[in-house]
Amino acid sequence: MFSNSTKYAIKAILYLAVNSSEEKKIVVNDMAGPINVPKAYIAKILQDLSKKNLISSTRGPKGGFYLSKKQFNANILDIIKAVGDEERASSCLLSLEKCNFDNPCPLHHLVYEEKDIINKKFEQTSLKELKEHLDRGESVLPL
Amino acid sequence: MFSNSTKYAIKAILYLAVNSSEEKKIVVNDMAGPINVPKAYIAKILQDLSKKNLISSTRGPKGGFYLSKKQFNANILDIIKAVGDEERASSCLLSLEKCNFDNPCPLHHLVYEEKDIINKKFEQTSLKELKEHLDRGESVLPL
DNA sequence: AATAGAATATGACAATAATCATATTTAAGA
DNA sequence: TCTTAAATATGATTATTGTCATATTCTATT
Repeated sequence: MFSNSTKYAIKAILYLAVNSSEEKKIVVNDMAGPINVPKAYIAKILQDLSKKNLISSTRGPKGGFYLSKKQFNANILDIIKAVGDEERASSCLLSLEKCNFDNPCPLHHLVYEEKDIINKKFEQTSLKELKEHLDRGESVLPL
Repeated sequence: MFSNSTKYAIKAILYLAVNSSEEKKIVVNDMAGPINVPKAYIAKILQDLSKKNLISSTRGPKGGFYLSKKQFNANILDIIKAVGDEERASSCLLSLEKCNFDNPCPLHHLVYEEKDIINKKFEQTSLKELKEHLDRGESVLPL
């Protein structure tokens, strides 16, 4: 469903949500293993996410990546958008420009409700909530 | 959601479902335009679908592609499988091997119901039905 | 200040997916 | 049986995505 980059970005941010804070920064080397993503690749993705303000970072000794309070309020769709994978989740299954409710392609009615629900959930679910689910044992690591 | 190849395969088969029969075969050149897929590419995909028996073909003058009666009973999932894009629709959003109901990844509960419904619909919806929807004006071309 | 540990910027390389091109085989019809 | 119209087989090329490597910049600590 998503590109690897998107999956990796979500994993990385989830990892930070669970393990980091302004006082406990996480260094690339300590995250690549746990989330099962090649180190050099996740490094690049983290830099991108940082530039787009979905995560925070500081350089130098004691530096690393973390989420600020504000950044815990981001939702899944924000991440998807940041890495440019939005269309994949939202577009018509056949990528037809003109497909919509009044002009439905042959697959439209099969999926539009469910697709809609999923996308709303992406938009409505914050990192904070996902972390709470994890804390309550409603979902589970590792990634 | 799907790869281009998958989308093209679905489009091509839908086109045949609507326009072809054993008596009215369709030639690559007459299909590429209407479904908006590069000619050489759709030719390759059609060959693949033919080899996998999702569509029929005969060579030579008066030849072309068409669907047999039997082939109208194929469903969307059959097509997705034939082009090897099955995992994309069915796997965990984060592609975690071990994600399941008892061991849900952080995104699992957000989507599993809807994903399930969509996949069941893929499996339960035959080309015949899609054609009927089109005939009744419940969905619409072009592709 | 000097050192060292971290992200950042940049770009090279590899793998996969998408696209294009063409020679070969088959079958219909003259 | 010759010609022609079609699919088939094969492989080359291009574009995109994924991966790796490294020199540079920043900052905390000594």
